[in-house]
Amino acid sequence: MSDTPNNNEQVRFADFGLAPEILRALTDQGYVHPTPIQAQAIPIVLQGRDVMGAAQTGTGKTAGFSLPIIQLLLAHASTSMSPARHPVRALILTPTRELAVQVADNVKAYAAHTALRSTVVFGGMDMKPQTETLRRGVEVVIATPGRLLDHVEQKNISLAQVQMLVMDEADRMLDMGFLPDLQRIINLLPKKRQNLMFSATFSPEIKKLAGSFLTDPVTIEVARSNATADKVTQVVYKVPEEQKRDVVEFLIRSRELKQVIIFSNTKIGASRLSRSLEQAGIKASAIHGDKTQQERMAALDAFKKGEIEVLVATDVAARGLDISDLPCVINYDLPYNAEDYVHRIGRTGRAGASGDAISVFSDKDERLLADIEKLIKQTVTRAELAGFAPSSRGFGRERPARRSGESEARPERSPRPSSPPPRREKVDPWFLKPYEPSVAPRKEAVNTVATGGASKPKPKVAALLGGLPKQ
DNA sequence: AAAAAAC
Repeated sequence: MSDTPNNNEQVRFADFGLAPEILRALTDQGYVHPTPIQAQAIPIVLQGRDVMGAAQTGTGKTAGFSLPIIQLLLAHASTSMSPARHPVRALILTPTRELAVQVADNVKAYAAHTALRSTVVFGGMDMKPQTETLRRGVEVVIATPGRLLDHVEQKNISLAQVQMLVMDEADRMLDMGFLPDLQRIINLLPKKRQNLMFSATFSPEIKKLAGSFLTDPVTIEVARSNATADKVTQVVYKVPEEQKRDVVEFLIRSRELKQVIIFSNTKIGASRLSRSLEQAGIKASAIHGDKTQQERMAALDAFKKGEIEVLVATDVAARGLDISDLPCVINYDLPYNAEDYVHRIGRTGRAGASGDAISVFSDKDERLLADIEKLIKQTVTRAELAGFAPSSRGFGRERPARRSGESEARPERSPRPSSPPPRREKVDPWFLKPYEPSVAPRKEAVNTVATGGASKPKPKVAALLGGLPKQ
């Protein structure tokens, strides 16, 4: 959501016929012009149509559905007399807890000058405060699926009056195995309702889900290209695996990064890197699924406030999180899933600002980089970092035959690296030496074996989708 | 192979 110049420069929020209270909230936030997805989505949602939206976060998606929902709720007062004067009329589902909180914050801000009530419910936190708020009555609920069902079972909430359903990051919810929960939730809703589904990708599974849950949807698509190519400068450093930690520390110091998210593929890796950076005097916190919800929220909060410089995260933070003015994202590991690379680097370069996406990787991850480059249809600049040895096996073509004693080069890693910290003297921090990699030798036999085993479609999801009713 | 989400 932003005022960045776009093709709808002449369109203003005031043109949509939104209630004055809503426009006032937008004015409070300094928003005048809708983003492309908002310009498309708002009129369609106001018409009461179902929507299938293909949009990354950072495109203003949340306002795109929140604003017209609030408008519709205001325009059509509830006809219900009970049980509460404020029955739940709009339900917004998100895959992660942090995303739920963020969407809820937005909804609250847009509805600030209205009488509408909203709340957020998600797991990992005490049920009681959520229960009390629900029992007092709210028109809009933002939730993660599991906790919502928990509240339903405990009769803290009725979904019988829901008129509008939003499934945010629907592809992610499928990935996470939420389909059965989604099915259960939808069975609790009135048949007649408006459905909005947003997804970053248009996979066959998502299309199937849309075909099952949506009625004659209008498709809205915002090109993904501007999410990566234009504003985010991407670079990769190939370094020995055991040097990755030092390289990351060096990058933070030399570039004087004050706000950076570092992605790790594992929870343990995230915690270790965070601890190591802290020991090196860099203010860092980790956020991942093994942390308590309080710790997760505290870390995110401290990062947003600038109290910590580095947030080391698993992919729990890869999607949806909107941290304004984030100048840089570092991949401590290349993601196993190329799609996740796009989501991760999408955390920077938001709202028209430029951003840097730096990845470190080692020899064994060449394949992952190749997958990423294939997906984003561009070659990522490869660079060497002064002061750090390139890969132990060398860059490019001069790849020696596999050494038999390789494992001895990888002793059990001590808590602190035994090697002295990298040289930092007189190194131009911006020193980049791009190189053209020679054509990577493709080991066909190995690859065939690898893909043959790994490319099995997700049978569970497919099976479940197959069982969905046609609406 | 890993991550996320209800208790």
